[in-house]
Amino acid sequence: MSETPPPRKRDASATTEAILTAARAVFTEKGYDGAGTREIAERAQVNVALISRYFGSKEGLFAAAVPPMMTLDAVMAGEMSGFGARLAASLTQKTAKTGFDPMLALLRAASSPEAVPILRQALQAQVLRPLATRLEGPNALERAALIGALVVGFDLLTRVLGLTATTADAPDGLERTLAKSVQALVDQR
Amino acid sequence: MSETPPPRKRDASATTEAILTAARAVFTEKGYDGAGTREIAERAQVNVALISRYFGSKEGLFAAAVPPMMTLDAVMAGEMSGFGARLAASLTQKTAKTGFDPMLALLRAASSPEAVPILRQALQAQVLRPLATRLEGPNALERAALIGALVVGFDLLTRVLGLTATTADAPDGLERTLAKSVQALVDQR
DNA sequence: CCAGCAAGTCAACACCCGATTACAAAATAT
DNA sequence: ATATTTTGTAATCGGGTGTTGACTTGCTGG
Repeated sequence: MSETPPPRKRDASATTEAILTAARAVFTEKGYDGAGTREIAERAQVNVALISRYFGSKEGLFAAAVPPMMTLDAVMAGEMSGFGARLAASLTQKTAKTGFDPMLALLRAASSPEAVPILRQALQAQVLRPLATRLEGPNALERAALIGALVVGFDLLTRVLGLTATTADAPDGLERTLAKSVQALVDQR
Repeated sequence: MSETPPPRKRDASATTEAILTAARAVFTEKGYDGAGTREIAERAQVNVALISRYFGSKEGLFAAAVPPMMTLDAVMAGEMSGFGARLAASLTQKTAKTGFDPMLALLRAASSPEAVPILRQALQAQVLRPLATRLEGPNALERAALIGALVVGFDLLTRVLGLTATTADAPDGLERTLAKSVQALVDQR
């Protein structure tokens, strides 16, 4: 009967990775303020003080954990003619295969002053700029920003506020309407 | 030399109103978690305990303060053919004449579990439902929800994250692009 | 083998939060 | 004028936060 089966070998890189994974989950669920260092540490099965040791502070942990997960690579791959449909599909399916939702994390943390600069920079670099370069025609930056607004607003209404506006006669009407709006922004020129 | 010029007559309704006004400002600025009862009381020039007395709790104060300020009456008045332009204009001009931005308050408070049910109900009753009834054609509810998503996402990007995507050649390109997207959702049928 | 360093633990710190209590003062009714 | 109710005040409680420092434990190179 081993009460503590393997005493978890000492491995700095493994524990930092465990902290990062736990932090991504908790930040996504609770936002920046709502996530506590003790909770993150507990989920990572790690002592709280190690967060300060490895990341300096809670803010440092946030800066290390969240930006890397912000990427639209999956839906950006492929022809832009199907971008709206792919994006809408990736938003309406419950959770991405990774288990994390970067946009959800973004808007849950957006009200905390310390988190704002980190989120702004990550959003610019990982989402808006790459997307704008693939948009042809004028006002590419503005249209990319509006697509981002559509995505993040959609996530807010559905995932955070829990609005389910599916009428009986059109079960997936929301997804199709969303896809159409996004595609209109892509094709606009 | 009157040190305390008018000792502030005792008036329950006046103080509750002062608390409500201060609460709306602080909730809009800092969100639900970020807003402290002491700060609200201080801005209202009122003792902290009076919040508990008149509203029961911080959550009660939030429920009393925020929902009434959520209304799109101003931009909903008039022909629907100009709805997109009016909505976009009201979002891009720095602050509404009231000084409060209901959508901004919504998304700043959206990450706090206690605030979510209050916000959801207010958004449904004051914004989505009235808007949907004025939209002709199919999927009115879905289209209303998407307009809401566009509005709240736009506010998040511009006001919270501070993204200014105005390119040099198109100073108000953002507003026109936004108006076009909204109007497309209005006219779609 | 053991000194030295890295990795992890523990307890406490100083601070802020929302809510409650007991009390004083003003307004109103008797 | 006195009694009663309303309105406001002050101090405090219990709990939770991120962070720190001193300490212990395990690994590893000489």
